[in-house]
Amino acid sequence: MSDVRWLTDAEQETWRAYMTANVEFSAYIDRQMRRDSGMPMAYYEILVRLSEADGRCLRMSELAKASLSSRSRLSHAVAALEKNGWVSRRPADGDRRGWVCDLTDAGFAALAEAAPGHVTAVREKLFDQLTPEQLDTLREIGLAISAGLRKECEAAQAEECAAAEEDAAC
Amino acid sequence: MSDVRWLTDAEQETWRAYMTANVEFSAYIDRQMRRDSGMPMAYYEILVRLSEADGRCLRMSELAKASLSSRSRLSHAVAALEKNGWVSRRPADGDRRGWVCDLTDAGFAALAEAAPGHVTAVREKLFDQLTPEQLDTLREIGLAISAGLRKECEAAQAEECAAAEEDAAC
DNA sequence: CGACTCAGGTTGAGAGTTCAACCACCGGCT
DNA sequence: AGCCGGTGGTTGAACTCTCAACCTGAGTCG
Repeated sequence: MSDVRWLTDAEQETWRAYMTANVEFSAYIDRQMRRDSGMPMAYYEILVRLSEADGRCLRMSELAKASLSSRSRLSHAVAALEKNGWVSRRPADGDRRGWVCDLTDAGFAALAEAAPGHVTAVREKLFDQLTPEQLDTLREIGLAISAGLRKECEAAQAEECAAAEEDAAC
Repeated sequence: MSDVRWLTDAEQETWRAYMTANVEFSAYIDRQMRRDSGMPMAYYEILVRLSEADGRCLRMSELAKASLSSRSRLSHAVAALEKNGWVSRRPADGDRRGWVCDLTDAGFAALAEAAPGHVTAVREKLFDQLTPEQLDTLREIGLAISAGLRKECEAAQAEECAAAEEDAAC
């Protein structure tokens, strides 16, 4: 364990600045959403994803991926949203294991009411604070970080491939 | 509400890249910490802050600010950490309302054990994924976002000042 | 002194998340 | 047909976080 690549002082500073901003910013956004619309950001995200989908409905597993939720989290969340009358579930056709989640009209209305406050918060606290160059770099950074996190899966798959010896799925 | 400054497509893309990276990255880091050290990141952060403080102790309110926690959250968290024997509380001298939180030897040991895995995760998933230029900009971005969020408080204080007419604390 | 306001901190309840089972069904293989 | 590993999804318990209410002590002012 002595071969850990510790952070230099400069790296510490960067890391701290990044982490602090993340925590504070997401706390701010989540708080705004709860206060003004009575739902956590995770729920808003689910409604947004549904609203963008064809027919305003998605399979649970696709919705989970799109809204960055675990299956379990989504399952609980959709149960809560269903209690509000904002979504509804119906069996998927063709696969009797699956379920489709529909955004109801009430759900769409709730989304439409929550959106302005949310967008304004993001606008003021993110876009208004950064230069165009910084925003451009931020996009790249976000993509790079997400890509880096996905490599892990590839690595895991690669191991399986090695074990399976030339599996075509890789 | 029709005067909302909605996001352009390009801004949407930036916002989504940023948010996705944040959510995925912090989920990854938190998961690593829970799995390998049995505590959420918020608790690790508290231990780090204490370990860096003079005498390895801090007033609850200072610890809250340093660890980016609300008072309530910190109170619950310290209760849990105390149950683990990682911190202890004692009355602050000079102010009988206050409490001081000490990092115990066991707490320091737990921190020392958790650190390598955490730093490695941050190194691999953040620093190894970005160029030096991107990292430099990331630092600036983080500082700018945090600064932007603090302005809100200033604005609130300014209002109070206006009401109080030239209060020196402003 | 006595009242009033504010700061430090805790508490309990309710909401949301995580983790580890668990069930049901699909697809392929024998 | 019958088995078997994998996928889709749910569930319950334990844990963490948030919010609002609350308590105590400090500071201020008349």
